[in-house]
Amino acid sequence: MPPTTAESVIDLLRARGLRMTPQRRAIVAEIMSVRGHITPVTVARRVEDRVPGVNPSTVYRTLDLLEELGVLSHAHLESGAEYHRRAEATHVHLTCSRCGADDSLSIAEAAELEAVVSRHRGFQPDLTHFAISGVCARCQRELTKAVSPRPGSRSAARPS
Amino acid sequence: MPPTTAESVIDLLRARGLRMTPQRRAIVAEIMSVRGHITPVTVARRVEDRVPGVNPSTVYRTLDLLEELGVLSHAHLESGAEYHRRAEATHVHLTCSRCGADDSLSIAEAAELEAVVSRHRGFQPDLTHFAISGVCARCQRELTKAVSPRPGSRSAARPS
DNA sequence: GTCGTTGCAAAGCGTTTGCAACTAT
DNA sequence: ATAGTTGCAAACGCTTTGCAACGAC
Repeated sequence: MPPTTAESVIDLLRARGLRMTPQRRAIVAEIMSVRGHITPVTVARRVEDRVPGVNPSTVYRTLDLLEELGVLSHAHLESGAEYHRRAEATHVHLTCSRCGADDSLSIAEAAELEAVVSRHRGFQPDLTHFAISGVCARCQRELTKAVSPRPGSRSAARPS
Repeated sequence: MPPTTAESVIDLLRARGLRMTPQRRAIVAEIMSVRGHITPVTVARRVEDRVPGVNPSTVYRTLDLLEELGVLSHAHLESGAEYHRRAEATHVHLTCSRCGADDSLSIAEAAELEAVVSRHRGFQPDLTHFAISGVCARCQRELTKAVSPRPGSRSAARPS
């Protein structure tokens, strides 16, 4: 059961004999207050606001540590690697390649997908690790509107 | 209907008024002969064997061009971005996060997944764009076998 | 001769690393 | 005092870019 609050993470770190520096406190506080996902660079920027002078390498090392301890996980979205609390790892990300909108599947929907995939030679998927790219309903409407269905016309969308 | 052979790609480029240099020929030949996916770096290395002196930047520019023309697509796998012929874009990649094995879903399985996802607010997924991470059947067996992971022993797999 | 294309070298970007100094315990 | 942590600066790997030279047409 992964910890869900900054306090419980600090307790966990202490229980492991690890040390609580101001930098680490700030990073833990920041990451545990995030809803959804965040990039290391953004964490670094925000932590810098709390405790000026925190080095990016410290942020990377702390994120790695927290991932090893099971507090965090990372996923690959269009924008690159992003971290999230593992307790919140039920998100299957849907990313619109046209407008960038970020939605997510419900747990039930995710379970349904998982069932389908695991039927394939017993592969046990972690659908939270990669996003699912695609085109959201709104963009589909706009695409069919803009592009008169002339045969031979090409999509104007810019995939990542 | 995306071109499927090096020759048809060359025809397409010519039809667009673009020029066929030896470098471009080599890159097209290489990428169109690839089954499945390949990284830009690998393309560059292999093309270098065919035509010594081809600059990596030329490879990147050509891959971009071919993607714009609809010949190629890229996907995000554990190892980063990889290119494949768009005509072959029916692969949904399954990547084992433990042993690195790379499998793929059949078209039927992919269609089933697509149906589930598109039920979510009409989101039209491109399941080929990101891999699906998880643990393959074999690794699952090995994991349950080695129920007593000795403290200090590290997993050999390097999850991204 | 045009203008698309290339090589080069440099810069960009996010991330990692070695190491000496620092500090929580 | 000890060992975990940090900042720094450098290196890293992949990718992008500006620009002058080149060459396909």
